[in-house]
Amino acid sequence: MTTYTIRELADEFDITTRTLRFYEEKGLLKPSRNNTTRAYSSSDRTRLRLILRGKRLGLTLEESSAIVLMYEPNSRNTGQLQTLIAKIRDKREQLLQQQNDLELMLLDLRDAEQRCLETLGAANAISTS
Amino acid sequence: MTTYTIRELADEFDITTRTLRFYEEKGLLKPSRNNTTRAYSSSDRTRLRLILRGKRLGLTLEESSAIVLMYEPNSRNTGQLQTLIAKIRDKREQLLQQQNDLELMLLDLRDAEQRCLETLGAANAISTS
DNA sequence: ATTTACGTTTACGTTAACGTAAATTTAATG
DNA sequence: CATTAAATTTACGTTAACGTAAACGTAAAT
Repeated sequence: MTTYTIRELADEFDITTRTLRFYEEKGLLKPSRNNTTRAYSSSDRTRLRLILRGKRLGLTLEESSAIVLMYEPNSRNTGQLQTLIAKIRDKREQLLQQQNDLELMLLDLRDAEQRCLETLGAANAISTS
Repeated sequence: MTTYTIRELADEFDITTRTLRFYEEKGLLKPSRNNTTRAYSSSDRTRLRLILRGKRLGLTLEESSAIVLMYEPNSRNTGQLQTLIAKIRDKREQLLQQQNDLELMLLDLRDAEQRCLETLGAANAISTS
């Protein structure tokens, strides 16, 4: 079982060790210990990747945490699974909305760039006339 | 020129009046005044829409503000336009990265739901056997 | 042996994005 | 015109997500 030190993970994902300890404090990571020193498993590493991806999408840590738990439907009863499925679909709705927003913003930026280029072109036409 | 009261906008976009005043304080909106009462133009309304869209994508107000300014390349000199274009392309890169993250997360959620459904199916098979 | 480097805990500080409450003014309505 | 209802300013409060600093243990290198 390969494990990672706090520094290795911090360097790999370009975050601080404080952040890793903070995530642990919040229950998002549960590294084991060699004496007092933290040893992160590759499963911890995966969770961290998911959390950071969530962050890039603007999710709060709580939301990311919830999503990470969705990925692990380990031994739940039927009722819990039903509500879990509902949560998953709910979150997917939000993401689809976000996907839509994203495409709109990309289109807007495309337009904005286009207008800039045209303005530049006009300026050029004048200065070289 | 149709204008909007602070309450109309608050209700339409499901935010508080405090939020609208806050955005103004931050320079994101510049409603005119009837005496002391704010009157939002339709251009203010558009900016608000863009800001809230940015929020849904996880942008900070500063980032949204910057983007809104990108949409209005009014009377800049050539140098400013160049850097503006650079900013636009930069932001688009980030959004494309985000789009990628989003698709990955959607795929993961699809898998998660699938596993839930399978677990449910197995439970059903047992209980009805 | 001691400096250097990295780890730990504890705890207070910081920033963004508003919430909330108080005191006042303005606008609308019976 | 009086009274509600909504608007305004001022100012302190709140939460998330860490930053930063102090005070300490441990282990490797000089």
